Amino acid sequence: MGRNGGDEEMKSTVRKGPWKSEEDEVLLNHVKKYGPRDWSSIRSKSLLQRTGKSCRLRWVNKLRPNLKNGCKFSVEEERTVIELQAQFGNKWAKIATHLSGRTDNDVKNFWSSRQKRLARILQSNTPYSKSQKKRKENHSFEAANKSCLMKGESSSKDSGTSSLLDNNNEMTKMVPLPNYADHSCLDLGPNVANPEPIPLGKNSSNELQQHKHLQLFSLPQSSELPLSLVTEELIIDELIPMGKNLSIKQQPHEPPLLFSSPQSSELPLSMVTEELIHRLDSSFMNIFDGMDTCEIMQLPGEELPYFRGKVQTEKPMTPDSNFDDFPTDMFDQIEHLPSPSDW
DNA sequence: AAAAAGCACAACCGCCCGATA
DNA sequence: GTATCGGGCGGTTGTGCTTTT
Repeated sequence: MGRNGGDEEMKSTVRKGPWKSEEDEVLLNHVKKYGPRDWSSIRSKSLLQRTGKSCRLRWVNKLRPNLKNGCKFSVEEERTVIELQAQFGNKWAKIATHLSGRTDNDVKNFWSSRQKRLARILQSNTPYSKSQKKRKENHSFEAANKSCLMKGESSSKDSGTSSLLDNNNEMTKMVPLPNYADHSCLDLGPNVANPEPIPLGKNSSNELQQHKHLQLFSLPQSSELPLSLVTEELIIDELIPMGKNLSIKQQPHEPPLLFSSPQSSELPLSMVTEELIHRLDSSFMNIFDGMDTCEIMQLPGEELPYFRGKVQTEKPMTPDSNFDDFPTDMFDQIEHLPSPSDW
């Protein structure tokens, strides 16, 4: 059967490893003459010491016309891959047909290297390397401010108008969307030409601090909860720096969360954010476990939209009670900020 | 400056599947 | 029905470059 693939070609010496330009030339000549077929005949005619399969791969991945060799994936291509992967799964060839000049191997390598990177970050105690930290300085600063609020340390600038509980004794979870206008947070690399202009939100502001509420997040084990890349990026960018250690449970009732339409005129969401919202998969939505409703809202003085969910609380909440179940060392990875008295 | 780590990429392998002779 | 082939896929390895330590 074809299962033994190129094994039948192991009878005599077979050359492996990197292709020489002479070999490429021979292969190209063969394709010019006979078209991209009859790969095994290349070897049977003693033109090359390569297996038919190897010839086909070389042609498909490197020699085919109009390939984008040595060119990093653009923002658009990344989006397409993420979107199509969510749609089709690991059908790399199918996905590659939607990306002109890209091969299934390109897509697969792109995907797997991103997965590895994400896995490394997720498994690491220190979420970012120094360079990554540098790239995310603004995020870290914002996260540190959040952590301050998480600990119940009210800022001196905090007028007290923001509370963990609203009038109905409901806890508010607010999940800030990453500032995708900062392309570095998507790690798109230096080769991104013509990034889309996206309205920028302020990374941090006094007003923002006033309205940052307690955040409770969980970081699922990637093995037990497959997340889309977009979701993982979201978690990595926004959740890890805050320090957390919860578990995620499936919402028992259907459909757990409803996002308000971002078309609403009072919500000037960026294009990327809108796309993001559409792509958020159910596993990410589970982060909002326990929320009865969820909506996208905009904070005063903040252009970035927030997810906002209402949580029914069974017992009276105090700021500290939100942390009772957290391990004591969960904030270790967060840089300490000067206490308000030092300001 | 050198070693280590991170990363992207090319190429291969084994297995599977469908088409075809 | 069977063998062969082309194609697809997941996994892996090797290599070279870049960045970090």
